[in-house]
Amino acid sequence: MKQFQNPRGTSDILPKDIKKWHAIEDVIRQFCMLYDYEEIRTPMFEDTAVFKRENDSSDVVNKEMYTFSINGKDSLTLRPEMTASVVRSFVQHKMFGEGDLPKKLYYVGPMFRYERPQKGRQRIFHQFGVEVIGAKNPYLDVETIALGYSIVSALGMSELKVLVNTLGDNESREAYRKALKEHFEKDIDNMCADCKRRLQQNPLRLLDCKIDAERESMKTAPRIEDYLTEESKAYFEAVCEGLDGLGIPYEIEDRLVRGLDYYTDTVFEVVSTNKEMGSQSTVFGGGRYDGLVEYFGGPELSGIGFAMGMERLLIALEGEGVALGEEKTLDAYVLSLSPNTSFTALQLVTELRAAGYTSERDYLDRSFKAQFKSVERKNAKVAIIVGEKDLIEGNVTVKVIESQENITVPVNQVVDLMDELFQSEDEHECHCEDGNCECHNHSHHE
RNA sequence: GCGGUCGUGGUGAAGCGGUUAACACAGCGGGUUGUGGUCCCGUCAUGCGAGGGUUCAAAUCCCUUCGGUCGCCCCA
Repeated sequence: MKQFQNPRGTSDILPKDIKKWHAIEDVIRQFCMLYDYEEIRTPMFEDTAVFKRENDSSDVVNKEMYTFSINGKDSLTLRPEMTASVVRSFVQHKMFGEGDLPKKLYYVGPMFRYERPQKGRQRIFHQFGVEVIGAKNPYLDVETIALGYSIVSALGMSELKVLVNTLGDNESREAYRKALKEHFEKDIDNMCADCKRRLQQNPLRLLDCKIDAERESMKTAPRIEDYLTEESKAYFEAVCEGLDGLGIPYEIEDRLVRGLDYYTDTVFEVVSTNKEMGSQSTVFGGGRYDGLVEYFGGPELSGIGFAMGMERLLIALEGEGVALGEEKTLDAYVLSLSPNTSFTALQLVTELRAAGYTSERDYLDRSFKAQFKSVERKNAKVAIIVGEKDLIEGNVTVKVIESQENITVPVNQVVDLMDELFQSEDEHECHCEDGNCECHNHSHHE
């Protein structure tokens, strides 16, 4: 028989891991709410042209897309990133006309990139990201970086570096590009093949080269700051001051160039310095884009955003030993000791669930011993034993695991007993008076 | 797309041309036909990622292929 497996570079997110996903998604949604973002969901595929824009030289767009067409018409592409989709949607639905700009949007979902898989790099992976469209203000750049930074910090990630840079506006970038080209032309014959290619395609990327990093020509290469227009320079300075002011530690990395071609001015990247990261250490990255909204036929509006790799975030958090999500427990596990008690067990779990208690029972007619092992494995707080002898008198035995206490109660009073047990447990654990404690027994935001 | 490396049950693994494919954990059953977590016993891979080939004989050698992983590239 054929053995099926998930396609290369994809993975199943299994029940044992899902609580971690829920945990980070919860934090993400909570912070996005605090920052006044709204969620957007767009199709997982778009017209190819949405992603493959003119003059885009990036690998993501040119070499790594899942592009297909049906009936020889309509070239469609599985989204490799979300910014293009969000801007497309922003323009299409004329969100620029709704007032209250900037529009602050966030998303969480799968992305598709045809690459050679390795740790931290998959063909289907998940990104959380934000896009803020309709304002160009250095403090908005700061806020955006702060949002991402706050989220990873809140989740417990601490081994990280925030890298920022500016690419300048189009004028700055053109001047810089030209200067780089002139500079490296003298030395290019001695440099690696990739650099030769980069010199033609995207001279900015030359600075990223690891092979030629130690060459004299690298060290003497022109620096972006010398080519920035006054405006771009002042803008970047304001961003840095803002970061300083909020106490966000960062490094200016003037070789930081991002992979998508649409970035202008501020770019940033947050990398994990944990050893578990492998060679893919960027947890989130993004930047400002000035021309995109216009490109999609909208007004002249600037945007800024970032994307966070959820799988990479998980690797980083796990590497740092951060425990995510609560330990799974069950309020009650019902043991049925013979076929004659099975229906009562079903009634019991039904009542318990209706009363809000998580509960499960045995459906395999296993031995008493085996059923009790489930009590353990499922981390149940009480075991409810339904046996024939007791049931003749209408009773069941409730065993409270923590105290080892056995309580025999009429079968119709089990829920009442649970209420009693769980209520007193809460009172016992919490000694605070006004709800200002760390316990979860009362709501703090009412 | 390039290079390296790895692939034995639910899990961790031993075996490196001829063994009933060791051992451990988990699971299931039993010792204890109504009280688990310790202990003891039993059971659990016609199968060594898949497909070919060499050989009297292959998990062990060769080829192809799929997948993981690491580096390059690229990026989240």
